[in-house]
Amino acid sequence: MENNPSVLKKCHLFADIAENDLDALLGCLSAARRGYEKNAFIFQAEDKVFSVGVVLSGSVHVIQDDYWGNRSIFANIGQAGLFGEAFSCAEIEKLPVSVIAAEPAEILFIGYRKIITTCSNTCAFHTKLIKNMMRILARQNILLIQKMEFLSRRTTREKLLSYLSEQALQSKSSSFSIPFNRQELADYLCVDRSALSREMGIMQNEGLLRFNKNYFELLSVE
Amino acid sequence: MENNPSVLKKCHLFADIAENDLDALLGCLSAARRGYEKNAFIFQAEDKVFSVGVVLSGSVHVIQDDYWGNRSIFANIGQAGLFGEAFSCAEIEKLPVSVIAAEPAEILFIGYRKIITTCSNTCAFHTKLIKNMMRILARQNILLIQKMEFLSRRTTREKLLSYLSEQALQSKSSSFSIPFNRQELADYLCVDRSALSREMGIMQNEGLLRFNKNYFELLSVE
DNA sequence: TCTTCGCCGTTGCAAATACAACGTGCATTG
DNA sequence: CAATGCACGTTGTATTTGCAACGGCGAAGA
Repeated sequence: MENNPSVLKKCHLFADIAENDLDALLGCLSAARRGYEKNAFIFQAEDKVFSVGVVLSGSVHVIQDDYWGNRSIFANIGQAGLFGEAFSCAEIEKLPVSVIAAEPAEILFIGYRKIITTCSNTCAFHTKLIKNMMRILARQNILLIQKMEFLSRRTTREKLLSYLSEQALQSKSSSFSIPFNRQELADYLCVDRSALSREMGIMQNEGLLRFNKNYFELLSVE
Repeated sequence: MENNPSVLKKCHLFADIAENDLDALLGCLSAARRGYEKNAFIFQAEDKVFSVGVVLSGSVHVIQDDYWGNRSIFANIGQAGLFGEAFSCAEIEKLPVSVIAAEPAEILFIGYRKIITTCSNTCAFHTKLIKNMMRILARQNILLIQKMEFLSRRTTREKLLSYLSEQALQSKSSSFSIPFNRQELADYLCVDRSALSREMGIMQNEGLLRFNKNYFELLSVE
């Protein structure tokens, strides 16, 4: 695992804050860190949340399990990513989702009130933190809308293609890896795993794409 | 149409701001109002947006049309509601969605920069505006997650039931009206209209619900 | 080496869905 | 009153999907 400062520097919550100011700031925020093993629950649905989490190492999934055990994966959050910010900022009573460690992970928890309450007139950082938080919330909003674009498609093929196209755009390459195994990808796209597997096989036969495990390559059709 | 102040008072962007301060503030924000007829585009996908819109009267839909003409309705926004805030705050280059008037509507546009830039040390309102904006973005986030709960269901019946349950909760009654006609509801739930109609008929026969136009009544099963 | 376990592809089948087409009722308009 | 347009329900059909079950394969552990 990398040490804290270099990870936190990449976290958008601390954008435009000098690295040597971070230590003082973190003290002021009274942050706490904790490790989780794979599949451990970091937040549980129905919990009350008063803090946001920063992923120091590993990655987490924001999920929702329904009564029948069907799991939906809302988001995958990697190193330096933030989670729980919307629920903290909206001061919601009950968390509608859970957060689990997708792999062994270390999380830094920061009390939400500490972030948005200007501790004193001298601490100029909080103004910065609040603006950063606002931008994070806005971008999170847009990510959710992006995901809705995938879910709004009618067929598994269209869902998969819109997701993969987006991944290709983000990695600026027609070949890329995704942070999901097959079952997780199905849960993310809200389709059945075997139906997804079947469709992927057909698409590969048609020459639309190639894949191996979580590595994908989009092919141009002539 | 109601006059401005009484509508703006209900707008969360101006929460905790005294009504008689609103006039001065609006001048400072250099807001502009404009009317739209039904189905008129207020924002077009691919546009650049520098302002947020407040619905003074009527209502709007945030939509996305794909290449084949399939429309998805992301959100319905009624009086005193806000739209475009996420795209403005994230300073996105191109709008991924469009906004259209669901019925004749009057919109108040406010430049985003005017909102988040503290104009001078004496203007205390901007601090308030920024905190309000943060809460709005967070709540918007949660609304999007809520909608994803509908879309993540596998069948039309489950999508519809989860949506109607939510509406019943919000109206605190088992009977309520929704802001969509049949085609719009299908576009909102991302399913085919005729398939939705068929399923609704079956559910009514089974005694799960009753409906007439956009009025619904959820029935308890014994 | 053998066993176990998780991941993934495959397949059969019943159920659900999209799509296209049509009819009806109702409001608006000429 | 006739004509038009729109919203909505209905239906037939091909396609897609979820579900359950099975087998192969490779990694990890005994």
